[in-house]
Amino acid sequence: MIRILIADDHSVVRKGLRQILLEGFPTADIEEVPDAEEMIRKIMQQEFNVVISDLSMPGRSGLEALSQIKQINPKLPVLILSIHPEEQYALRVLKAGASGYLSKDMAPDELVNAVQRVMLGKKYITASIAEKLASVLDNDSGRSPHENLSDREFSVLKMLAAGKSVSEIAETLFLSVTTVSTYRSRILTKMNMKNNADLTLYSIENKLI
Amino acid sequence: MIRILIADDHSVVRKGLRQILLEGFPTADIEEVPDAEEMIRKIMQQEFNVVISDLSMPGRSGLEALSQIKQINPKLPVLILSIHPEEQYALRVLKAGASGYLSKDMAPDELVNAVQRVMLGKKYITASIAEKLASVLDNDSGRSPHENLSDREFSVLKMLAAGKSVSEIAETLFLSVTTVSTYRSRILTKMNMKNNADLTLYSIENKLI
DNA sequence: TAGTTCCGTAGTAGATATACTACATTTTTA
DNA sequence: TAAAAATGTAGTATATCTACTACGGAACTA
Repeated sequence: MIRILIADDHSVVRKGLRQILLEGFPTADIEEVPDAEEMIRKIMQQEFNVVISDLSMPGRSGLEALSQIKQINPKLPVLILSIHPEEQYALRVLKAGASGYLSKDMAPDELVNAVQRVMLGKKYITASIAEKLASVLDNDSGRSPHENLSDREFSVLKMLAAGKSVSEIAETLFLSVTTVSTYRSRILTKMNMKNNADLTLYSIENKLI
Repeated sequence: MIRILIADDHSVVRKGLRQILLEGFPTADIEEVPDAEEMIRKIMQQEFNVVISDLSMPGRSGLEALSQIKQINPKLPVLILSIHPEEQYALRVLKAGASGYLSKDMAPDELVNAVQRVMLGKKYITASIAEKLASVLDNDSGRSPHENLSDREFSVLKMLAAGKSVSEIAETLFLSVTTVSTYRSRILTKMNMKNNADLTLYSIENKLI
């Protein structure tokens, strides 16, 4: 019997995913959790065939949670869902060990398809991501500034751009204020910018927020 | 019989909403559309008791679509859904004629509740939004937020939005840092915003910079 | 494999920003 | 026109942020 774990902080989304999955896998046993903590706990308690997780959840980010899952059970396939247009995150997510990346506006069939594929141990990659992958492989140059950021830096970038203060971010991520401040200054250096407003503008233009 | 129209570009979300609504209204006739165009078309074709619409859809924004709906059928209650927890949008949305504003991470019951309320012709407003509303109502409503600013405040707004720091502005205008800081806090209060990123976003949207 | 750069993390001291409060002038409103 | 609200301005005390420095481990690189 197929066991699927859904992690998403929006109950509407969980319901929707469950519905779609049940149509594709009528006998599946589907469990839901609202955040990364719970997701990790569940995974340690039970065996699943596949995990479908949102990228942006309260507390730990989906990315962090992902690498934690990979530590606990490297074989467990994880499909990452996101509201963001694929290109921005896909590479990062795949590099972190996800088996696939889907945007929330995919067709229902596509999800069922992806789940089937990743349960076979394969990766599920859409055409557009494949393209991006290829282009990254042969030229490192044409990359946008934010792609040079580390995962930590990237998540801090988004929060700063969204108007979170350094100390709010520190609290969210359970880090020292100075650590976050260090990330900030590395981000500014790497992206060659001067202040948070620049980050906000950049993030809007590049659809990161 | 209750007829409900769901508009959201994410099929997952549509499915989830449908599921939740069916649990609350087992006999309801529920239709789905993926964008604003379709939503308008449907509404012109058929009678609905309530519309549940996402705020950010491709093409026309939910806000524009909302006022169009209000032209076609002013009595039709519209519930706006959004991923933004910020009440920033809520006011704008209610002012544009929506009957309620819900974040996508609400509890399922809350949605059913909201639908019931708005079908009775009432508004559905959460406590936190009600608070914002109250504070805004005695303010000059109708005008866009920045029009309530004094000249000094307005020029400070633009500089803040452009990423100038409080002390840079003080230097430019030959004022004390605290003076500028006071302007800033008055701006934030008047515009009902929380931080400089909000100001930047607002200024871009309203073409102030 | 040794060396170098990157990443995640944080402390200390100094720089900046903010919340409150205040007050004299306009400006608005009843 | 008297009373109330808004405006321009700033100080004090506190909160927050940043620059610089540091260090162990990871990831490249020669």
